[in-house]
Amino acid sequence: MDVRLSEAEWDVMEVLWGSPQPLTATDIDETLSKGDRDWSLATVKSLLSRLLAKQAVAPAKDGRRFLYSPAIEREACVGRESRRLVDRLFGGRLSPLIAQLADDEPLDAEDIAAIEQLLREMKA
Amino acid sequence: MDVRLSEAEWDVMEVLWGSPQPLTATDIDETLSKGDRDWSLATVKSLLSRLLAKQAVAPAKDGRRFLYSPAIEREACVGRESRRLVDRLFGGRLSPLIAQLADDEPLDAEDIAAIEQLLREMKA
DNA sequence: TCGTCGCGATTACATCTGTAATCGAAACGG
DNA sequence: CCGTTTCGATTACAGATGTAATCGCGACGA
Repeated sequence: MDVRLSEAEWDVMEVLWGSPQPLTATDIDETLSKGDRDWSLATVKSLLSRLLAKQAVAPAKDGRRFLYSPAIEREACVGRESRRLVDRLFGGRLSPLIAQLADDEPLDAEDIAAIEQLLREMKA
Repeated sequence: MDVRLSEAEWDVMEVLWGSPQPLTATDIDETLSKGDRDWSLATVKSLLSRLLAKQAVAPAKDGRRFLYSPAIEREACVGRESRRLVDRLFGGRLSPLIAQLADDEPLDAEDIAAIEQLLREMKA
């Protein structure tokens, strides 16, 4: 049940997570083409097969074809990935991550404010 | 020059980054064995070869064998990986990452204090 | 009815990754 | 001087990944 997604699979899942409706393979391919991914339809279908095997997407028969929808939560996946990285690179501490990223590229005021708000809520 | 490390390679690099001295393959293998990685010496040597090919480590001849030292900065690697994740999963925003991780497992007081300190410095 | 088209499924294939055995040369022990 | 150990280098090999072609079947138009 511990679904690990490759980067290409992530891109497909993001399309599904971003849609209120289940989508066909063709829909997904078209959406991706508008982004920076330029895959052939066949490639998208392969990725969908792998995602089906992992039970990360759920198929619903719609006549002769399938509509796909996500079968796992984006929240959960994002959380797992983030935690892996923080544990691996920063010993589970958030502060060094923040220091690192801020050093690389300064946070904007809005992001800082949001973080402060979060901290206030945590202490409450 | 954009070095991407696999997870196993990371583990080897961590040992090198953690040592003030250059190390032999055997040293590295022993250090790793003390951790949770239980690889054969041959495996460590293979990983070192790959790291050499990527020019992530620098070899120094010491008699019949080599001493290895890191040829890339941990800071830079960690920064790249973190940024990739934050960009990919959180649209480059730090606050949602923090929200996500804090939701998964509450930050401890020390970490919160460190973050507050960072924010103060940023605004200064 | 027959050819074509669209779909999911199957297969392909190079590269990367994890994990290791083996090989050839150098060094060390006796 | 010869056998053994020790290195780095080379080779191995299965599974994951990126990327795609192809196949078989059912649907739809002529």
